Amino acid sequence: MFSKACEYAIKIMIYIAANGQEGKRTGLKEVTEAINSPEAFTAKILQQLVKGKLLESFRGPTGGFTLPKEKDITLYDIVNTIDGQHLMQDCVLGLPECSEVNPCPVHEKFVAIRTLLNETLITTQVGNIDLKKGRQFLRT
Amino acid sequence: MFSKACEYAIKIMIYIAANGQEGKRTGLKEVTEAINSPEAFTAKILQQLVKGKLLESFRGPTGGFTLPKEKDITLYDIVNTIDGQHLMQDCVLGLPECSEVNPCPVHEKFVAIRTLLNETLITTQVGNIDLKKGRQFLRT
DNA sequence: ATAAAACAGGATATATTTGTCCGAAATTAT
DNA sequence: ATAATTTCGGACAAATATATCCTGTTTTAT
Repeated sequence: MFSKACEYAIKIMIYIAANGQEGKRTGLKEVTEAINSPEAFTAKILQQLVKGKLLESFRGPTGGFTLPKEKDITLYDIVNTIDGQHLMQDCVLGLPECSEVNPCPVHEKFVAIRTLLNETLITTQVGNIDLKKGRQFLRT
Repeated sequence: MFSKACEYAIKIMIYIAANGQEGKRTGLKEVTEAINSPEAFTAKILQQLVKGKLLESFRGPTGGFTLPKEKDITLYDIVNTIDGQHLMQDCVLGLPECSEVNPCPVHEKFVAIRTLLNETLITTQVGNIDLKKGRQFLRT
């Protein structure tokens, strides 16, 4: 459904959001450990998230990443930043001319799924995801 | 959402189903033209569909592909044959241990989407997709 | 029989995604 | 100032997905 990079990105954002409730910075090493991801690749994704304004970064000792203050970041923002809007917008058969007024043969079948998917992504804020509840986890 | 190969596969199946209503065979060249796909790559996908029993093939002049008689093939069958069950079953964050009783932090958010997606794939039969209706198309 | 038409399948090539390496730049603590 | 720590960013490497090439096998029509 999502690319591997996007899966990592979602985990990264959830962890940093949960970890940095009081403005605490989270470093690359710590995230990598928390979500069990390849370090160098994770660094690249963090860069993309910073460039996309979904994270703020600080260099040097005591550096790390935090969520921007006063900004509600959703799963939609993350997917959009890493994978683009293909999943949300493109025809499931890859037909560029497919649209509501000019539908491909399966267009109608996927309208409801698309709607629900977009709703879910837009209404799910990373800041509201509680890692402490139940036995939830971000690594195997 | 689906791989490129799977997008082709769905188009292939829809076209052959619509084209071969009275047991008419459809050749590689014809499908390729109908869905605007690379011929050699399309041939590979056709082989996978035959191996997966979603198509029957006949060699030699007058050869080609047909749907198996008396068999209702769904989008689920096609996606399962080409892309496997990852989209239908795997955790959206790629966590192998995620399940209903041991959910990842976003598990609940995607339950409804998964359910609707599976329902849609299972209930959509390629034989019931009418290409003649409206202005539906399989190529740009 | 022979030629032509069509699918089968292995080997290869290209593109994209995923992942690694390493030095540079910035920041903090001493 | 210097050293240590951490992010930044370019180049490179590996894995996978996409696409191509070429030869073989089967079948039909003549």
